[in-house]
Amino acid sequence: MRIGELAERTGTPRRLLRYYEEQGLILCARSANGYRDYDESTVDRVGQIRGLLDAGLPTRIIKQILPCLDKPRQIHFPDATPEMIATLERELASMSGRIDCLTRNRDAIAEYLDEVLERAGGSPAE
Amino acid sequence: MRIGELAERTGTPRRLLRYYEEQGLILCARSANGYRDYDESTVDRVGQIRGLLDAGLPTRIIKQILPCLDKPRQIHFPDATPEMIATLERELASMSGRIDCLTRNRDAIAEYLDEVLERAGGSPAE
DNA sequence: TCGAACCATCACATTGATGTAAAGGTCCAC
DNA sequence: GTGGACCTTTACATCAATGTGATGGTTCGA
Repeated sequence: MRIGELAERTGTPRRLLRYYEEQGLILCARSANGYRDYDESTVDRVGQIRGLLDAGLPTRIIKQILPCLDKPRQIHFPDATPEMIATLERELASMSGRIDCLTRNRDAIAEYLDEVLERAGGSPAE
Repeated sequence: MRIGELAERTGTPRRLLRYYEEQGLILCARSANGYRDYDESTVDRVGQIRGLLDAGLPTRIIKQILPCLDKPRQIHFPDATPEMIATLERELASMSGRIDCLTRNRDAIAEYLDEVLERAGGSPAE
């Protein structure tokens, strides 16, 4: 599929698809005319990238962890260098920290909303 | 306390403390000589700000939700305008999405690490 | 009273993720 | 064969979160 379709199906600007490619997050073939030719699986991959970006991870890290996230995982373990393992472990810890922080604050907001909405009248009507 | 001590205790560059103030995230008094004079509670607040920033929230949003996160909560509810409630609800949903995404991916990484480390020998020694 | 270590403001640089525009090639339908 | 809708690359703009430096005031101890 070409970039336009991918953009539409993923809700991602073409500009960013090219950017992700430039950052090494996605790959594509080229048609004879030079047009990018994306694999079907790229749709999911872009979704995952966007999720991780939105979660606060930089492309640099996403690039490193993406290969480990492939679902039908090729267990031939591309190149699990000790360095990469270390990166993953660091990122794992960092993500857990992030999750904890987000969870704590989300719960606090939920609690606050509960209180506010309750004293505005239990029903969602106002 | 002055900015230097706050910087040290929070591990945050002075530059950023001034930036957070500029963004309305923290407040401080001024000594006679113009030096910033921070309240003890600012230490925790800065920690919270950093956590939220690291979790991917922009200062603009943090500014809105911070007042709702104060622990010994002043239940006199400053100004829970409908607009603010809406913002909070939006942010709540967004945070939940972020948390889900991070959790999914963290678990995937953890699983990957498990597999990799297992076939490198169960013990952490190598 | 001098220097070191603070503090202040102001301002410009950078980085990452984006927007947007310019200049041009390709393809298809009419 | 022309117009429009696609694609290409290049490059400059923006925004938020930071880094860094210039310039100068304050405090304090030697």
